[in-house]
Amino acid sequence: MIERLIRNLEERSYLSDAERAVLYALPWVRVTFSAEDELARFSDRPNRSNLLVSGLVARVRHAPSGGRQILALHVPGDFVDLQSFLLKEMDHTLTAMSHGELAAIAHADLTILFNEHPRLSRLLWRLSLIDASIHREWILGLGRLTAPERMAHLLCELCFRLGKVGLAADHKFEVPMSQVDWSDVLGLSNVHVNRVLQDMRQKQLINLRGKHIQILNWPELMSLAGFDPHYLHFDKAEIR
Amino acid sequence: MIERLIRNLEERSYLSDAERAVLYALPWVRVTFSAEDELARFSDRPNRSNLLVSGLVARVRHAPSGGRQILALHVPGDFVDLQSFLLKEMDHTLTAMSHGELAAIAHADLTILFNEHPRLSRLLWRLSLIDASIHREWILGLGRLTAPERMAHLLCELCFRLGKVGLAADHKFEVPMSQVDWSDVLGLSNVHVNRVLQDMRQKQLINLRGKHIQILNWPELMSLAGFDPHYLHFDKAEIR
DNA sequence: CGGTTAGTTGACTTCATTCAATAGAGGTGG
DNA sequence: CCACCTCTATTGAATGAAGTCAACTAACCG
Repeated sequence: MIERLIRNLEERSYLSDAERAVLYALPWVRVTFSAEDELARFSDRPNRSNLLVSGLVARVRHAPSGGRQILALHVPGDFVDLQSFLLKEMDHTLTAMSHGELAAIAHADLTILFNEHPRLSRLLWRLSLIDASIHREWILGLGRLTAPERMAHLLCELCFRLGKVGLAADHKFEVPMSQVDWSDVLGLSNVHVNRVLQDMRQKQLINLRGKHIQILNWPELMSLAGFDPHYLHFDKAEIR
Repeated sequence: MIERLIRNLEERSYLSDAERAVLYALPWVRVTFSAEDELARFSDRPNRSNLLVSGLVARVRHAPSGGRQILALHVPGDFVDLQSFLLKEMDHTLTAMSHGELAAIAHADLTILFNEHPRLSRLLWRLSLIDASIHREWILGLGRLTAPERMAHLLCELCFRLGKVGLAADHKFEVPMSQVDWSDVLGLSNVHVNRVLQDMRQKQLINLRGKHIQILNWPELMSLAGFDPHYLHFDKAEIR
């Protein structure tokens, strides 16, 4: 189950045999969850962090007026709430969008790990910085892209991220989200998402029915989104 | 000049005398900058990171259609581009909104520091996680708040953050931004920002002329924004 | 096969943008 | 000190993107 994390780290940097062994040897605890489970709630103080092994997980907040906003989406291989190790108190809620599995590790064990293997701490720190980079990309999208551009951008991002963990092939993948969920990611109304999707279908850009997504015209979708995968930092970095 | 960082860290956790001494002893290099200087550009690969000592710095991106979006604002005490230590390649541009000073530290020195003082690496990691938490709050705002709510929220945030580093008193502070800049933070047009500001002035919520900002009705502004400072993580955390 | 959830459609509204013109504020050189 | 320039702020009118409301249809599920 830890292979997912190993792969994620090795997509973006290098691991020594020793480091790989150390990660395997950690006392991970396997946890399964169902769709709509809240894995951690606003103001909780978790004592362990979770690696997502399978399934889709979202970070969620609600505006005072009631609107729901998805702040981030996590795919398998992501260290979903590594942040609770250092931030202590949850500033949002972690909600499962599907059933799936986590590998949990106690914060106390992480402290030991990081003291003994500072380079590993840097590799995981780096993952959390990539999360922040994705946040910034979403800020740009919400602030300055139109609805169709935003939708296209999100689809490109998911195709890249899922592809990197072996969950997308031929621009085809599964995302267990309803149109209401999409609207909560994109900061739009569900009605408008419906219209945008219909337009994209009609233009033969995508084929989206239910959870199944097929991108039909990848170059056109990328160009509509103005997508540049740079911010996902899939380049292999020399981390010392 | 490093006092600002020390204070920032001690607002949010604890430092031992030894740790404080180690931070002071680092080979910081003082750098001054002017308004509109680009401190680091998209795709640069800086070899040092910068602590902001004075002035205001923004992270900026442009949409393909040309729109400018400010992704983050940094106040004195913030470790502005600690992220370049681990992400290597810039995924946005760092622009100075005013003249000011940086204290720069080479990435090589940070590696040594973090190997020798794992706890300090965690405290700085934590600062970068707080940056990410602010990103998430902005995502919520851009996605689900109206223009007046967003403006109110940003003013509350700046008042809190500047207050914590001694740059705001009596809900009065300075932010060297034009209305165009405000619009680029809030994902709005400059014209609309102007109208929102006039409305807030007329309602006696704020007094904003040029760089000088005075919040006249703090409770009302907080309530308009639905502001909860939780996400700024000013609580003192036990970090081991 | 009824009941529930998710997706679709149309009419209307609204918040915010765009465009364009005007007014003001600050800085600079003659 | 004033004329001039530029940048910033302000205003109005017209437009447009997206939201809201409400009804309806399709898909799913026990």
